[in-house]
Amino acid sequence: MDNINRKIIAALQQNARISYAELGKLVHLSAPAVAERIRKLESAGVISGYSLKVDLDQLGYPIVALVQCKVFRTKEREFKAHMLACKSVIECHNVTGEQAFLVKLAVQSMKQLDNILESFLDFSDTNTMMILSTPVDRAVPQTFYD
Amino acid sequence: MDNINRKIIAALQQNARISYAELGKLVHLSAPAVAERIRKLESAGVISGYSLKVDLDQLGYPIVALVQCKVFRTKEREFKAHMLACKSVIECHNVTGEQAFLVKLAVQSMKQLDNILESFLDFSDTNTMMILSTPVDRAVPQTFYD
DNA sequence: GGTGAAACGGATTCACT
DNA sequence: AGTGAATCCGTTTCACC
Repeated sequence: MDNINRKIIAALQQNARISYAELGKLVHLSAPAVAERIRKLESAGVISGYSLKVDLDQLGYPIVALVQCKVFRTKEREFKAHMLACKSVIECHNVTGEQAFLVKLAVQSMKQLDNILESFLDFSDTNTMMILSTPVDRAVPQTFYD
Repeated sequence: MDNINRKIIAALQQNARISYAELGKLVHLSAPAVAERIRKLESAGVISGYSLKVDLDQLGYPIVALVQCKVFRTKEREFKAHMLACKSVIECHNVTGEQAFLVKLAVQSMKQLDNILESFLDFSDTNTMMILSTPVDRAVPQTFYD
């Protein structure tokens, strides 16, 4: 992981569809050299994929909520399965604290949110926060670019 | 936003570097038609960019923490500025609740985390949770693919 | 809003270093 | 590990529907 790879990753993070030729200009390397470095980063799992930044609001999901779930001692396995099955769940993190998970939900309406939270009650106590705005959203810490 | 656009977005979300030719095969449209649809989605802001999925662990950031911050009434503006300036902050959400923010940090060591949390104390009370694992991480709700 | 053909430019392969 | 040249393939443009 030298500085060239870091620059490549930083550039791809800003625009994952940039061409190898452009990347080559940025790091003063030929297009095949850049392609080879990226291939290696991919097979090492450092780069795990290429994704889209979308506007959930415009896609019809105006409501994003964060739900703290205190999962019942005996229900952790079932809870995880429910998270994977629940289509509105966009993130689920197992965090320190008593049987705690933090779940990010994107929904079309409050009614839908209500139904989903009700379904969570079979496995956990919940505490819901609505996301009002997101002042910072980066894939990678900025220290990385140094 | 018809079903074809939804399929295009779903495919790009899985692999943002897929070619227009490949996308065309998926949705039974020609490459120029796909390119035109994507151009419109971009200029409408539905697609806001193309990003990378990276392994923070392999990049030297083995620790990811979620910090609940109860920001002091008079310090909200300063707090937001600090979030933007703090290079380890990868997400910061303003959430409902009393002056509450939820901040995701990626750091190289506990010492670094300690320093950062200390810097937060000028603006807020903090409550830190360490992320142990992330069973679900999607960019878009799955309901979208129907 | 879509198609197909042509022109263009980037990706990939390869021989060489 | 990287380069430069050739080939290959995808993108882009455009006339047409």
